[in-house]
Amino acid sequence: MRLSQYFMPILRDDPKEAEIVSHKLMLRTGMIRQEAAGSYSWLPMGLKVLRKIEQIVREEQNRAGAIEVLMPTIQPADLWRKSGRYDAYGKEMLRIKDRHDRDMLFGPTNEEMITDIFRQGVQSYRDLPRNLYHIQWKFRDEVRPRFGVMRGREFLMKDAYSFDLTVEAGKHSYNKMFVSYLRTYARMGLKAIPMRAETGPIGGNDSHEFLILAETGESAVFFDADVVTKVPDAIQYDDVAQVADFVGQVTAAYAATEEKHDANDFEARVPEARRVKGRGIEVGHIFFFGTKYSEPLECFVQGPDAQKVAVQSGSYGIGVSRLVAAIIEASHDDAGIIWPEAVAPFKVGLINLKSGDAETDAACEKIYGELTARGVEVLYDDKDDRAGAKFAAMDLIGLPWQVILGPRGLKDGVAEVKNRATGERQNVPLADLVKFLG
RNA sequence: CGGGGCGUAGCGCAGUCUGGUAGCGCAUCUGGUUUGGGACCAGAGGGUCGCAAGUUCGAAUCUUGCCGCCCCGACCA
Repeated sequence: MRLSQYFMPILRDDPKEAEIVSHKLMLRTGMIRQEAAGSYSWLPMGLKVLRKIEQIVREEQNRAGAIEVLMPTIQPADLWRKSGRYDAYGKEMLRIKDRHDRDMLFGPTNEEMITDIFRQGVQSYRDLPRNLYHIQWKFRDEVRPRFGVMRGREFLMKDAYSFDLTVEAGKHSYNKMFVSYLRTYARMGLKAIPMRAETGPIGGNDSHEFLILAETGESAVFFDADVVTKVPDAIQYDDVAQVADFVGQVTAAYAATEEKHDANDFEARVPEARRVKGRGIEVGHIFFFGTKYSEPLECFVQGPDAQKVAVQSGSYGIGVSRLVAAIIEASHDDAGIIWPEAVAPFKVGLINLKSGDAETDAACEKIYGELTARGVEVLYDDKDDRAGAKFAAMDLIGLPWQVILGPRGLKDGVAEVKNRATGERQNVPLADLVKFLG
């Protein structure tokens, strides 16, 4: 993409409404624009990141055996009246009437609908287990949205719902999601720590939330520095014992948010040198319900003995749009964002230090063409700005690699390649650039 | 929902107390000099001062009502 033809409205100063660093940087780099409290337009660069995160989530859900569906944002109220939650949900639910004066709502979650879909499609235990998920915009009319997309009212969320015949099978479904979450975050360059969580109003038997460390995190966290978050390559999702064993290893380490924190237990179980206290942002939450929802919602299948059995269910959420902000919170410096390569809007920022100079232009065009042809996403700053302004802007938007090309380097047939994360620079012969960055 | 604050040019702000017809910095445009870490000079464009009603010869400024947004708390993916 040529910057001269892109839409990336950069702001030099922090907008006053932004409090935390991710919100400031998302506004300054032109990733988002606020439309109302807690409601944002995603501009080109923000959308690219959002899509990359979404795709990683999707791939890892699929890998773990979940099946994608897509449910509507607007739901009929009747479904919620049946579950009793239409009245219980309160003002957070945005209620709408259609032209026929029917009660509708903008979905804050999809348990009712997915259960209905599942009931209609599955009658026999032979069709279990199943795990259905979708990635969809949700709306919760929070009293006070804040921190940009970190806590918006409209947000993109992946939610999955598992259905099993037995408790043991349900636990395996839960464990698979547990593992897939660790893989998902790791692919985004994040270290997410699973912590035993309150099941809260949603209830259930077992629950973990996944937090990534960031100074601006909403909850204090306490954990063992040795906690494992890397999934072994060899893990097989179908291997019940192996998956359970791995989850057991991970959850054996002490890790708790302040609500669940027990200082005595922490000190007893973790040697002082490994006790870490910090703050975390919740980027995922998984629940195993057992039959807590399936019984009242009459989600039954016919078992081997021809009797009705309530299914064992679980639900699994990842805040996709929140992750965009969370990654920035976890990965930035004074100059701007530092994108992990897997979610970066572009892999390479190509800086033409002397736009208008025939030789420099030609050299940049050649590199741009070669990298693009190779499938490398390049943002080419071909604008007629001064070098300093280009450097500052490129650091701000935080692409993993910068290729800096001007007459000085061109004389020796080299470009300067800068790694945004480490700040390391090296001169790379023009002929080797594609190999270096490909 | 309780408490506090703010709406003036794309962004950040001054002007409001004490009414006289809108200004600064950045950004943008033009010309020139510059050119490897947010250049300089000269010139220019851009605002129904959140909306509405009222007071007044005259309202960004005073009064009333409404709307929007932000912060703290409670709540939360």
